[in-house]
Amino acid sequence: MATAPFPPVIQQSPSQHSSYYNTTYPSSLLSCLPKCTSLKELKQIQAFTIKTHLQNDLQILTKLINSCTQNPTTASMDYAHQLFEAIPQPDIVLFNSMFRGYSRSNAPLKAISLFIKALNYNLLPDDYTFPSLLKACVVAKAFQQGKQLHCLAIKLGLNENPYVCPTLINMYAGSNDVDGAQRVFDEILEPCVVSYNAIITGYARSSRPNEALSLFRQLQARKLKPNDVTVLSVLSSCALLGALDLGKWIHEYVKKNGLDKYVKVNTALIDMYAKCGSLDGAISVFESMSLRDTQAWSAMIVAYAMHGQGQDVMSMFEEMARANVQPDEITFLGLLYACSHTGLVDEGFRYFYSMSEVYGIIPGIKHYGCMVDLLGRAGLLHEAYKFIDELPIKPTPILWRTLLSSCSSHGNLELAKQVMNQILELDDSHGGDYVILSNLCARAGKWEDVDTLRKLMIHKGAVKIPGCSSIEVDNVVHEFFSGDGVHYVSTALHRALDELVKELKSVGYVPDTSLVVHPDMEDEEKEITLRYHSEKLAISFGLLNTPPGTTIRVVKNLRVCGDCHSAAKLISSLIDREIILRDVQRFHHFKDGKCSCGDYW
DNA sequence: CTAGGGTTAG
Repeated sequence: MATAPFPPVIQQSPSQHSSYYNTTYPSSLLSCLPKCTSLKELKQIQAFTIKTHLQNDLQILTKLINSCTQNPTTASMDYAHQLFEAIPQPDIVLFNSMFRGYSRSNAPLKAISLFIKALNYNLLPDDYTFPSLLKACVVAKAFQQGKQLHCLAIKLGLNENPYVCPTLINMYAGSNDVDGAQRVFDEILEPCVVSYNAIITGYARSSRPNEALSLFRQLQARKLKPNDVTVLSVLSSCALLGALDLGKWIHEYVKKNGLDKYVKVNTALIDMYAKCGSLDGAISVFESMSLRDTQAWSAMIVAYAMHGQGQDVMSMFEEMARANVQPDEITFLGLLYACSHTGLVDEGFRYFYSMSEVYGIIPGIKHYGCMVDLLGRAGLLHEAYKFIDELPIKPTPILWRTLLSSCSSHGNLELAKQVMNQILELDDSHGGDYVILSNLCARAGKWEDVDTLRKLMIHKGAVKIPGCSSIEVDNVVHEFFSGDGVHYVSTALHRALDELVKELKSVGYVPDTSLVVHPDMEDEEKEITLRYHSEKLAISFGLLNTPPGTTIRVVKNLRVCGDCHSAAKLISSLIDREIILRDVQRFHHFKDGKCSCGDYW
């Protein structure tokens, strides 16, 4: 009887097994506790301990608290706190359990303040203490405390502990200090997969995919086995870089090692294929999945949206509803994004309103951003201005920036100036804004304004992000910057590019020098500036280094420039190569002299 | 009582 498992409380009503409580020994109570999940059950058990005078049994109380902190809610943590407070001299194990609960229930500050109490009790933190607390520091953005914990871990000789070390790395990475994370990582003699995962994830999330991938190669060289988490971060790095070949290799690895049973891995694969320009790859992963959660559907919806397939986005959304999967805020971002990129204003507003009214999802700043883009793209510039002006939350400079680029594409200089004033009040350090407005002024021939803006930009110390395009050849990602002369093949590459431009001109290409805003530059100089744009460098690098007939895939960090866009169209027909260019906001598939965006972007 | 995670407007 004493060893009999406690009955499964969940299925029975309390009255049925209250007699059982009375005949049970504490040991079976102990073994049943971890299986009890609901607060109601736990309270029943506590009531039982009072009846049997076991309410002060430390072992039982510890188990009770552990049950509360396993999958904690605010209520179960309050209850755990009550139990905890009644214990006269809690040990570090009990504190650890509380830390776990608080950090898992999104109450990081409570974890941190409880830790101070533990220190006041003269308790020494152990290897179980640090992971929960470091996580709490990340959530609470308490980086000072995080660093103090790091020092403490060093003092206690726990900084290289296999459980502590990854969380230390993660704490720095989560504080936007990947270099700090790298320093922790460098100090480990024999990093395990988990430590590699932490640092790779840190780089991937800080948009430093190259470093992430080189650590991934290091991991492989050390004969460590990548797991599902490794694969997630590596795939997101591939997606950032547009490294399709590596992504495909990872996909093979995933299949070979049975990692495709993880829904998250498949979702990351969908995203990777979509962002590397292979919508077909994304679709085939999606269709291979036996189980699809909200995130998987969202990733597929966003994939269609990115590739400008608005109709597929809508039908996917309907199919998702038929499959009884609830949409989330990201699903709606995909929907709104698709509407704005396909010019479906009414449809967009319908989804926007249904979000909160039907699905109870409160629109966030990114949803508002889509709506501004939706109106702006459609040329409803004043409506967009009014929309931002009447928002229930304070607009970010990004929202105004969205409208600024709509003003630019619709050539509305007057409104652009007003929008620029709004931006400058919030953030005057963004070089791109000055460039957009100054280009608009230049097109209107207002050279004094161009000059004033340039001076203002220099005065504010605003810098424009340099254009950068990358292309993957033989598993190596090559990056090119506008006017790049430092790449190791630059001379051969420049000669090839000069040759290419000559050929293009023979079939009617006229460099659009009006895009180079510089009153003092000669036309010839402008043409050279235009010729060495990063996207042209990357495309001609691809032409030189990949077999004839294969698709060229280029990724650019900014919007594609108009001249490069028309050049790419001509190249696709002249050399009979498909070019897929991913710019900062969408895909351009160049084929037979045409682009999938229909020249509207 | 231990860690690491994918999808997010412009």
